Amino acid sequence: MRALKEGLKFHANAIKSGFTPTIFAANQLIHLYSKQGFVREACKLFDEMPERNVYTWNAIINVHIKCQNFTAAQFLFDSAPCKDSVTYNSLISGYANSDGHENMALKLFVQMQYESESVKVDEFTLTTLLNLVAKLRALCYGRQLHSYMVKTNNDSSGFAVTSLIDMYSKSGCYNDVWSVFNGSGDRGVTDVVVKNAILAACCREGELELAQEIFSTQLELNDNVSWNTMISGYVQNGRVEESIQLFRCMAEEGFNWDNHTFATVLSACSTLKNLKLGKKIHVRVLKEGMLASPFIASGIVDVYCKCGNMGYAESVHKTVGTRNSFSITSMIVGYSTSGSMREARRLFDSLAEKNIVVWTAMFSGYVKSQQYKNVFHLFREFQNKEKTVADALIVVSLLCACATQASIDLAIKLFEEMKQTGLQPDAVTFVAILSACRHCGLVEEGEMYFSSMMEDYAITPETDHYACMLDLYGRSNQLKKAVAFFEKMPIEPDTIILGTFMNACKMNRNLELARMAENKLLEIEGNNGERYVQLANVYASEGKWDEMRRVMKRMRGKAVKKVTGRSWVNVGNSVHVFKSGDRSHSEAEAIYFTLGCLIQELCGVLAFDDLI
DNA sequence: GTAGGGTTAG
Repeated sequence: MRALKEGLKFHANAIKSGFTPTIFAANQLIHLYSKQGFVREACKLFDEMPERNVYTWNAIINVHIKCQNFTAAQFLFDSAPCKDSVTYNSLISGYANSDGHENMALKLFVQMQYESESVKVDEFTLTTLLNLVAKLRALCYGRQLHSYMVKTNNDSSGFAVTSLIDMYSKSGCYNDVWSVFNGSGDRGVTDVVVKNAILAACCREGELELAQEIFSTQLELNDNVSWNTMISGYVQNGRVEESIQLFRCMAEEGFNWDNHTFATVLSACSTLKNLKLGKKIHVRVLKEGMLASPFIASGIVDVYCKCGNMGYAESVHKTVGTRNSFSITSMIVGYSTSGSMREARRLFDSLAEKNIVVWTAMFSGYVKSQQYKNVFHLFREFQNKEKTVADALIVVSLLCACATQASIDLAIKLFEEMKQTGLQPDAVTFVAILSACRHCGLVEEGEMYFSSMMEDYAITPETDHYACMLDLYGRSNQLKKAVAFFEKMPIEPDTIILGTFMNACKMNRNLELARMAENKLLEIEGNNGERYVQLANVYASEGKWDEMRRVMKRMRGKAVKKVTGRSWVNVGNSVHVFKSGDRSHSEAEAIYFTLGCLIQELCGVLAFDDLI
């Protein structure tokens, strides 16, 4: 601030006394203005300069990059009469670090290589590019850059090693991470940034114990980033309680918690629904004036949302987060989880760009509040606005709504609409559509889609498609068609197909064919206990007890282990899994008591025989 | 004498 005041005083004096500052002084002033965000003042000074040099151009280009005005930055870049490596590196880095301009960074990098002798690709260019390819997950370019760095002797500085480790780690090449690290001499024990990069790489790979070991050697080298990396590593790997222990340890060891620490620990509080610690951090963050950080603000909102405290969440969100897309996302998820769909919708509509998390939250929220019509409306909106295909979670919501509305033929109408919008269905789309057909017994439609898949879209049917068709025939009591289809199949039937075929036989009461399928199935998968149980059920359903005993005996003879059948039930946000006679659940006593009451109720309605 | 690069957070 003092420097700014002095700069302004100097500038004012210069104007008053009519003397023109030297190029050097004017360049300094531009930087000063830029640092303070005084864009207009910087531009005015630049415009008034009678003479400029390459530093002047670099300074003014950076002013615009800093405020993300790439139109102005690019215009000045193109008009600059002199450029050096810094001119290029600045704009390349600006583009590389802003979402949506990454291609421009690559284009400039290519252009840079055709420039004059004064503009050379240097270590700054290369490390920036490594960051970019890590971001774009473009590993092949990363490898090319690495080999260029080796050839030009640009691969050994701390910066180079860090960027290479980071690029390989983010690209999932853990072995390459280690070959770079091992080839870097003793940098890992002398350069804390290299050490932090390798710690982050281990955490990404799930090698927490190794990270801890590296962290603990050369303790004196560790800095705040090392601690933050480890705390975050524990959170990323689901060891959230330990991350909080480490967070406490960090302060005990004399390190200051910073905004990164708080952001990470807030996410740990969200996971653990630890409202007490979340509130403590909220107070601390308020005291330290950190609430302006979008990461911290959204982190606090998220804790209150996850803990179901929507009132607090709303008040923090209104104060600091209304333009923060992460905060809005947390609020939408929070409202939709608690079934407040009107509030969720209000925030959803306020988002200009909607990510997959908010779409999914809205879908599941509508399902949870049993607003099925809204599920379908939302899906139409999704199709109109988004170019991507619905992901699995959205499809589950849709199927749920369809099943409840008993209108599965609708999941087909949507498919027709999808085709009209020009989206290309793939093999998975056809599994979904054939599944829809089999659930509502649409044989002709199923056959039509099956042949259309091969003829119009050149998709070769796979196991799932064949199984869908067999099941479709089976459920529609068209066993003859199932048999003909089964015999014509160009692939060797596997256990899924044989199992489906066998079920079709069961549904159509043809035990002879079921036994044929049985023999084939057990030939392939004689050690799978589930298959024997499936077979036994086929015979039991027909009252063929001898046959059933025969199959069970066959299984025992093989000494295979029967997999216990399990049921699961979704209550609130958790799934509870039970097996027969299971008493391991923490609420087992209450559950069995309730079950006893239900059975008593039922006994009044049903004959005792029906219950055994 | 000015500028530009790396690690950690939602």
